[in-house]
Amino acid sequence: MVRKPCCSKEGLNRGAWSPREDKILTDYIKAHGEGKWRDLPKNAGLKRCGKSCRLRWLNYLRPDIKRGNITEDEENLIVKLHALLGNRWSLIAGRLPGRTDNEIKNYWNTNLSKKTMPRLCDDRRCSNSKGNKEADKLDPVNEQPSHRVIRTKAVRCTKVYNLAKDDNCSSSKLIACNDEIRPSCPWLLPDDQDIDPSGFLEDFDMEGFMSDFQDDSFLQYCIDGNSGDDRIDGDWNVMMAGELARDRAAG
DNA sequence: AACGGAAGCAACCGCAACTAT
DNA sequence: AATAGTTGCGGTTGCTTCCGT
Repeated sequence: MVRKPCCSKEGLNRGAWSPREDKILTDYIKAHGEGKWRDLPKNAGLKRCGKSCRLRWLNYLRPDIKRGNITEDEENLIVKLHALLGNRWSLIAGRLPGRTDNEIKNYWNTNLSKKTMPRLCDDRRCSNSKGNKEADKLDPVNEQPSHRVIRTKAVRCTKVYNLAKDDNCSSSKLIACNDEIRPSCPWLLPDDQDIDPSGFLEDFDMEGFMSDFQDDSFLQYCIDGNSGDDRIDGDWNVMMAGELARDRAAG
């Protein structure tokens, strides 16, 4: 199948957005809502690719975007989530209200990747961002095989249904992925049941989970998988069970 | 003050997943 | 089921600003 380019590049503006373009885009989305990105530039009178409009809106113009420096708490959460999820920026951003995946990705690449792995950085003489492209390609977490990074697969979950708690599940939610309703605690289902734990992270209390760790104990926990705290270990097992079930469902 | 290198960040690109027909 | 169109994600690029000399 030959893919059509998302738009003709001819006659379109590129590079930085002007305040006028921002206003046109913002006004249009306020009036018509998000979506239909391909048609948006034509309808709004913008000389931009639809993809570019989407990116500009999501990363910069959206009213719920939090501007300003990343706080220490946010930074700590990013570090922990990255240790857990790897470069799943959209998932990480989903746990940081008002922050975008692009912002977190940039922040990681410019600040945290060097902070968290200074030795690797020094070893490769990564004196600048342009000169260490090869070093950047190496995920410092993955380079250490002892770190248990969960490779999740992002799945769009469209609806969340609320139900009363039952005895077998500590959560009160059922998650519907692709219009199929399933409990948010699929790891409790029998082995012979066909399980698709899509949407697992949707319901997982990440901040609560993370707050159980003190200082750098999370990294140690990633290494040996044992915190000595039954409550934390239980949460970890829940995470892993979701991943295992996901793998099993994927065949 | 001028210059060059480093750093930060917005924007672009390609691909894969998802959805519609 | 196959194909075409749309959306979302992660990697990368390149422009702008900062900072040291």
